[in-house]
Amino acid sequence: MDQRVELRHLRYFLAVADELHFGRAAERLHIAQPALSQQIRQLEKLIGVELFKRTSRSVRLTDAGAAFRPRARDLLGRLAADLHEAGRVGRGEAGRIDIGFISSAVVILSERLRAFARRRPDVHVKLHDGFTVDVLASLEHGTVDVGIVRDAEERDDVDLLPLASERFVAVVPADHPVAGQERAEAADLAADPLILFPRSYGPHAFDVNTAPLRRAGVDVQVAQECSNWHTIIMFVATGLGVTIAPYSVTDRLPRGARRVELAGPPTQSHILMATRRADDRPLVEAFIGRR
Amino acid sequence: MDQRVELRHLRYFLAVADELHFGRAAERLHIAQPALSQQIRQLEKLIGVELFKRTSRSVRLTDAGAAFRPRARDLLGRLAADLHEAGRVGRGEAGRIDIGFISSAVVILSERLRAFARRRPDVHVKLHDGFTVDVLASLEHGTVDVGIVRDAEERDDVDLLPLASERFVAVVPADHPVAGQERAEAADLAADPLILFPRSYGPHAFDVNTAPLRRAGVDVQVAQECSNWHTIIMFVATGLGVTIAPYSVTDRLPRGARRVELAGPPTQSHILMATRRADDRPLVEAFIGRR
DNA sequence: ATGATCGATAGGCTGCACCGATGGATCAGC
DNA sequence: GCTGATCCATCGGTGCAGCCTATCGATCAT
Repeated sequence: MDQRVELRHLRYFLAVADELHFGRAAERLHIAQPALSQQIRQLEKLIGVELFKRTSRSVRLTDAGAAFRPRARDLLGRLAADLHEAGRVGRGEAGRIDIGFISSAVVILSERLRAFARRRPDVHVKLHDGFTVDVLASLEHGTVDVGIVRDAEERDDVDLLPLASERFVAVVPADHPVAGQERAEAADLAADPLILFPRSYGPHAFDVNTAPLRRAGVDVQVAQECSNWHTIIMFVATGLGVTIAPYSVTDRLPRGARRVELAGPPTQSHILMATRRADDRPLVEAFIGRR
Repeated sequence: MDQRVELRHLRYFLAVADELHFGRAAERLHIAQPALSQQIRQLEKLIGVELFKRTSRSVRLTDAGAAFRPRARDLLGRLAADLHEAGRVGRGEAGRIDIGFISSAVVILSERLRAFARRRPDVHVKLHDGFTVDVLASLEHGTVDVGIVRDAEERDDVDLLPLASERFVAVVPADHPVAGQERAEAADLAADPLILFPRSYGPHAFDVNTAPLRRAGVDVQVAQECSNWHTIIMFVATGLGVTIAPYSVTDRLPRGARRVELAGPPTQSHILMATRRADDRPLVEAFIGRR
């Protein structure tokens, strides 16, 4: 029964309720008076209730009309606001974006977040931290829209945009033979237990990053697997072994650990921003800075 | 720009958003698929935002569409509820009624209120107390819809319905000559100061009610004006004078006052329910019991 | 009585929401 | 790689609903 009610009915009703005069209301609506009378009558028939008490001399709201008036006004107001909001979301001025990131990229991420929040103050950013593999899986699954990852392999359904790169350095215990040196050969680490991420967390990245060690003849066997750089470095500091790490995570080393540059061509670790290749939503484009 | 958006657009949008399939959505709406495509396209044009991302193989919501969906659903739900509510108000099943009353009618009013609340549980009753003149003025002004008054004069814009009537009795101090008697002549009160309502509070009622006194030769001069029966009776109890009052307000007299029946034909005081004669609103009719 | 005001009614026109047919893109199956 | 199926978009055509003008009838002021 109320399936046939249209917004036109509400707009007309409000005009008449405001003016309490069909002629003036029709003028305001830029239609002729008979059309207005007709539509009001139709609305009343549709909802089965008289909204106005009319004589040829006066028009008054009935109780039902008076009760409906503020609600109709509210409805139209809401609709206008909702349409406006939809427009803003469509233009990427408002909405929500989900971002997955690896914890070792917090610094670079937070810089971008600050800049983004300044440009899009009405966008709600939801953050999800995890390892590179998890972030990429979430990206594929749609849980996140943008992923900040490290050393991911090229894929044909994902766009990768380099954000930053940094060299790998060795981290050794303070009492290690090379601890005092400016730089060391990879071979100098061959005898020590290696503490690193599990290879399964990113086989490609693992292989690329450990290539210099292998080239130097080191048999890359991870003696101790650990999934957090700071934990890995704490292990090194307590003398459990050595590691190689991106420069930034060696920024503030604990007491028992020393950073040593690696000789030879530097291995780079790349922090990448990943998006679904099919994804051209304005918020995503805005975040990755394509516009 | 959003002036041309109609509820039809929202209903169609929701169907497509639910089905993510124009063919099925059209079927659900009992229209042909081209009409649906057309209307969705029109809506998108009206609000200037793409709501669906469509290929010939799949239909997906855009961010804007996803943001708009719950709002559109909410709007339609609200509208349905509002129309329903308007219908209930129109049928007098819900709404609000304002009732003015004189304080000496509380008992009879509260009985009616209880019965009314049982029959119309969703009607909000707002009460306004005052003197008969005030209640009638409020009725005329529209502040109240029903007035419970006492001994009002017949008027051509007001309907008066008798609710109850009761005889007037005299109230005298306990040490008054007639205090012990069953009944007294009006003339017996002639010597005492009279405590009553100001005549201006209801000249007609005043004249009618004091007629027996005048008939008995009493020079009706109000020695002490007072606007509340209980206060008047307290004055009597303290020996300040005598009064005549409707029986019900002498129900529980204070220590120093005595009720004495008046000899001769009894003067009746009428409690009346007043409504505007033009007022045929269902709630008012329901309250006065015309249906 | 007379004219002015205002909502309702009557009858005709037109835009537009809808229809059926078709096009064009994509995908599955052989 | 062709064929058929699926599905949204496009294209003319059509009927009705919403709008128009003209007029009526009721009410009120003078």
